[in-house]
Order: sequence, then C-alpha cells, then structure tokens
Amino acid sequence: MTKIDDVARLAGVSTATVSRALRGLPTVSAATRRRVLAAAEQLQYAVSPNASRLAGGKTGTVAIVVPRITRWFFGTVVESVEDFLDQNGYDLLLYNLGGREQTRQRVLRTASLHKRVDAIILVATPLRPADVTALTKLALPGVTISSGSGVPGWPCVRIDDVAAARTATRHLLDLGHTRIAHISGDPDDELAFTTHLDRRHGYQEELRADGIPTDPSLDVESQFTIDGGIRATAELLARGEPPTAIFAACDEMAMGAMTALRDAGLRVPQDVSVIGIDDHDLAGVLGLSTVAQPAAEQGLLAARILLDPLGVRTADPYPGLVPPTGDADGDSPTPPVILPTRLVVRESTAPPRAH
Amino acid sequence: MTKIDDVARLAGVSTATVSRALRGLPTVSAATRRRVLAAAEQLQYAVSPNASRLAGGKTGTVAIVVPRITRWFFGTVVESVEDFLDQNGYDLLLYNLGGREQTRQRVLRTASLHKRVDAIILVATPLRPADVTALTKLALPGVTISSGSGVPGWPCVRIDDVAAARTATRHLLDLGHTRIAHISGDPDDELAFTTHLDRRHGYQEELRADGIPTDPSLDVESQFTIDGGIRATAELLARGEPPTAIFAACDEMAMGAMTALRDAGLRVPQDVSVIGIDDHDLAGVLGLSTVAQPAAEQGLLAARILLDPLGVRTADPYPGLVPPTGDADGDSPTPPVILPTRLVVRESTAPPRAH
DNA sequence: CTGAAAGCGCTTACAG
DNA sequence: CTGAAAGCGCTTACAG
Repeated sequence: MTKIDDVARLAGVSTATVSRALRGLPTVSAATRRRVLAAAEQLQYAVSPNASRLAGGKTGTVAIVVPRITRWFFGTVVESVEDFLDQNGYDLLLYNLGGREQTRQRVLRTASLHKRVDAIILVATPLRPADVTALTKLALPGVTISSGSGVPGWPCVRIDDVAAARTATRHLLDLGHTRIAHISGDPDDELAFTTHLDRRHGYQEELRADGIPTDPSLDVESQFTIDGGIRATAELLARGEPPTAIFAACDEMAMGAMTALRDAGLRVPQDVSVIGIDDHDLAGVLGLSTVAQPAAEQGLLAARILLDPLGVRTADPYPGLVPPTGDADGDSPTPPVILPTRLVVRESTAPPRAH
Repeated sequence: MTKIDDVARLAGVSTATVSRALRGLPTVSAATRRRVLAAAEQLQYAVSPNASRLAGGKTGTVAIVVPRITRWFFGTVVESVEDFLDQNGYDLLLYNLGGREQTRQRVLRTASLHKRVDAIILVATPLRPADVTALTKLALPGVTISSGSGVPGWPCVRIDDVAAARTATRHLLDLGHTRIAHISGDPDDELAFTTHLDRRHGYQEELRADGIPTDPSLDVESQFTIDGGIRATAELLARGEPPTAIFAACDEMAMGAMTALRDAGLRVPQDVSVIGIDDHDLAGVLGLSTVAQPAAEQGLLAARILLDPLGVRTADPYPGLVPPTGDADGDSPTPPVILPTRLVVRESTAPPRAH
C-alpha cells in the first residue's frame, strides 16, 4: 500500500504538505499542489481513513439508525441520506435495529457511537430515558426523523401526523362515510413508535368535528406491516357488521387491509373504502388512496441540517421552511421542521353504497 | 473521553494487558481480566475503532455495494447481511450506487475501499474489465451476489436465473398459453445487470421445448422497475393483439404490467395472465404468481462465506449446498453457490380464455 | 502471564 | 507557503 511518505518523497515535499495539498487547504502554493496531486495520482494514493481520523479527530462518518430498512419509509429515507452523504464525502454506517433489543442497547447505550461517527440520524427510534441520557452524554450532533421522543438539542424533521390522519379521515367523511374504522399500531410495535398515537388522535378529532362518536369496536391495534393490516382487518370483520371505510395508519397496513377484504369476499371500494398514509411505491399499482408524505425529502433535509454545522457547504438547509431556532446548548426544545403531506385520491375510496 | 490508559491506571496494569483482556485473548490471567473488565465497566470505556484499526491492521468493517437499496431484492439482502454482521461485531458500510456512475467509479476503482474495509460484498453490480482489475489488486476477500461478471477468486451466491425463467414459462405453458410475452431489462438498465439475459434465455428455451417459435414482437425491453413494467406493457399492447400471458423478469415489472393492463381495461388473469420472479413482499397482496427466490438467504450465505476466512466462528456456511471448491488464489473460477427457487401460484395466472 | 517500547499512517500546532 | 516533530489511541512483537 502506498502511503503518504511515498507521495511526499515523489513530490519532493514533506508529508505535512502532502496532507494539506490533498485536502485542498489554502496554504499551499499552486505549483506545489500540482506536483503533489500528480504524485498521488501516479502512485494511486488513497488516504487511510483510520489514520486520518485518529490524527484529525474526525470520523467522516454518520450513523443512521432505522427500525427496519426493508420498510418503504425507512428504505427511502436511508437512500436519500446515503446519496447526500456520499456527495459530500461522508461514509454512512447503517444500524438496522430489526427489533433486536440487544442491538438497540449496544448502539444507543454504549460509547461505541462516540468514537465511530461525527453525527447521528435517528429514524423513528423509540428512546427510553436512559437512552436519551446516553445520547446526550455523547455530545454529538444529531437529528431525529419522524415523531416520538426527542433528544434535547437535536432538531427533528417530520410530518404532522395528526394533520395527515385528519386529512385521510376527512376524505372519507366527505365521501359520505360515517362507519369509519381505524387500524393502527399497538404499544409494543416498535415500527409504529409513537406515530400511531398521533394518527389515532387525528382520526378521532376529525370524527368528532362531524359529531360522529368514536366507536372502540372500529378501532383495532396491530403491527405497522402488511401482516398487521391483514390481522387487524380480519379482527375488524370478526367483530360484526363491517365498516364502510377503513383508515389504515400506514400504506403497508392498508395493503394488508385490501388483502384481508379480498379474502373475505369484500370489494374495494364498492363494499369498503380503504385509505392509508405514506404514498408507498406500490400505492399506485394497487390503486390505493393515501396521504402522501415526503420520505426522501425528510432524509435529505435531516442530512443537510446535520452536516451544516460540520462545515459542509450546503445550500439553504431550510428551503422555505421554518428553521429550528433553538440553540443546541440551550434547554429550550427545538421546534420540529414540519414537511407537508398531501391527499392522493386513487381507486380504493368511493362513496358508501346506498342502503 | 476515557481511553485505554485510564483503564490501565485504574486496573493497575499496562495498556497492553488491558488491550488483551478486553479482546478476550487467552494470555491473561482470570484475576487480571476481572479487574480490567471491572475498570472498563466503571469508566464506561469503549475502544476507539480508528486507533484500534490503525494499530491492528483490521477494519472490522465490511462494505456492501448495491444498485438501489429501495428495490425489494437489494433491501432484503442488505437487511440479512447487516443482521449477521452485527451479531458478529462487524460494521456495515453501505454503498448505494443509485445509478451514479461517479459513485461507481469512486467505490470500485480507487483504493478507498482497501484501507476502509476487510471484505466486500458486491450485489448485482456490473463490472467492467477495469473494475475487475482494480478489485483484484485490492487483494481483499469478497463475494458477489446475483449473476453477472465475477471477480476471480471471489465466491458467488445466486439463483439459477435460466431455470427460474423456465419454471415461470413452463407454468404458463402448462396452463395452455401459447402467446406468452416477455418483458425484461434492457442493456442500459443497471438494475437488470446480466440477470435479464439469463431470464430471457430461459423463457426462449422453454418455449422452444414446446415447439413454440419465439416472437420478437412479444419480447419488450425496459427497466427492472414498476415503471419499466408499465412502459413495457403499454408498448406490448400498442403493438397489436395482446398476448394471453406475460412473463415479467421480476416482480416489480410484473406489478407494473398489472397496472398497465388494468389501465387498458384488461383483467388479470381473465384476459391476461401475469407471472414474475422474486416473491416480493407485496406479491401476496397483489395475488401475483411468481417464482420465489430466497433473497435474505443469499445475503446471509454470502456474509457467512465472507466472514468464515476472517476467523468468525460461524456454523456450516454451506448448509446442504455445494461449496465453492476453488482456492482463492488459483485461476480456476470458483463455481457459484446456487440457491433454489420455487413456483408460487396465486391469482394472477389462469388458463387462457377459450376463443 | 505481563510490561516497555515501537509503530500503525496520518494531522496539527509551532517555527520559520 | 513549508517542514520537523509531536501526538492521535491503540496493538504487537520482543523480553522477561
């Protein structure tokens, strides 16, 4: 392996100068820089990240923690974050919790992150008080994406889950539905995090706005997955007269609902309307009406906010949005950056059949 | 930050002993090890990966290169690889090419990987001769997943794409179809890689086995995506009389086909049968018949094969399978490890309508 | 079984 | 603008 000394020798300068020239520091003459670059090129030199990081005190790496990379929202967020980091010369260290409590502990509670990364992106990761304490002690910059417990001083990028749920419910109400069921995550579902609470809240609020009492028998908790949607819908149907519409807390659950309804011989939307939240890649294929949330944009924005203080020259990190004004050191909680959602009507929602 | 010296001082031993004790080396007395562990625990000590790697010459990191993390197959592979690596103490460095030629070059052609990782997993990544040369010069252990150009000395884990395509085509033939269209990737589609060639080959072979001539007008090239499937199917329909069945080279294309057929007023499977390859998470939701391939298993197996020579104690890396027998240094090409596929019949395939 | 010392390959004040 | 030297926090022969 060619090392910095080799380049220095070939270019006829010191290693310090090679280091400066290669990193584009301004304190190198143009002629010297040229010679160094030529030498590095000729020797196919690549810096040793470990040596560089040890000496420089920066890791050039960002950690991203997600519950499950294979879920649409998390995969899309990771892709956009990776893209941005890559273009800015950062490595991405992926932690896919996958429901493994042991992994969660190891990642969040130990100092392992501290010496390994410059910054952290936490996506929809449930945090216990001990986790928050540990993360705060790390004293690393971080961002959270999606709702739930935050870390003091860390900005948060998210959508307004209550409003998104209200939009979905309003769409069904406007179509004339009154027997509207809700299927959502349960307290043990780490994929649902606290998201399901906000979405249930929005659902109930919107029903009340129309004077429709919430009916517990139309509200089923399950997992934030296709299977969860199938199970919740089966449970719903087992309880008696089917609702005329189902608002699923996420598209994957909505897809499960469509599956369960089909298996029960019910047609969508003729017998039952279905709407979700997300605008999953496959929502169009299934003709699923939904409230679209910008997943890639949330990832990109989070990455920008994170790298900005690290000296990465990025364009306006808050394009047209309300920036978090709190100072990272202060006690005032940083207000979240809210990205907009939007109703997408497809074929899975229609007026209820006349009696 | 607490460092190794702090632990050594508290435990009353040298840093060398702390290093040995913490890594579980056998040359430490039980009593000493206990004291060291207690001191490390008390100080919340975590080793600095960069210092450790620089001094030890190992990175404890594996790179995985995928075309697009958001595609079902690649996301599933990454998840299973991450899981296995995590359990064995390795970090995962994610490179999502995302069609960026620049990223491809940087990742594959420079020595940047060399000093950064101990091993490489390449998933369905097209390799030019210059890439292969560069990777070979790295002299790092590696594995490729999925078909295509291999790297000399690297094992390959994959399915038999020709056989999978024959299985899909055979299913349609057995149902009585003779006008069977094929939609697949084009040469410029980096997601299709060389996979589409094998699958087309299997399609044609199986037709010929029944004495059915291949009809170029029933064979459309597009992208290995939902949109690609939509476009290919639209093109197919624009060419005249529709086929009675479509064999899509992957489930995402099949889903696009279902969408395009629906938009054209054609019913699946009454008017046109559709089958894919993959067994995508959502295949069940859509009632899509397919030839299932084990994505997570391919990732797991690749990770095992890779870590085995690195001294990770894993169970039999080839459970019941033909192991690659070639030696890594020899010139003899390592035979690929082939994982089985299996036909999954759902609602998207049926006999053609009687005329 | 344990320690002193060298060294991993860089970057960073400090001088000049 | 450039270089000599120290130092980043570990691990690894080498002795004992």
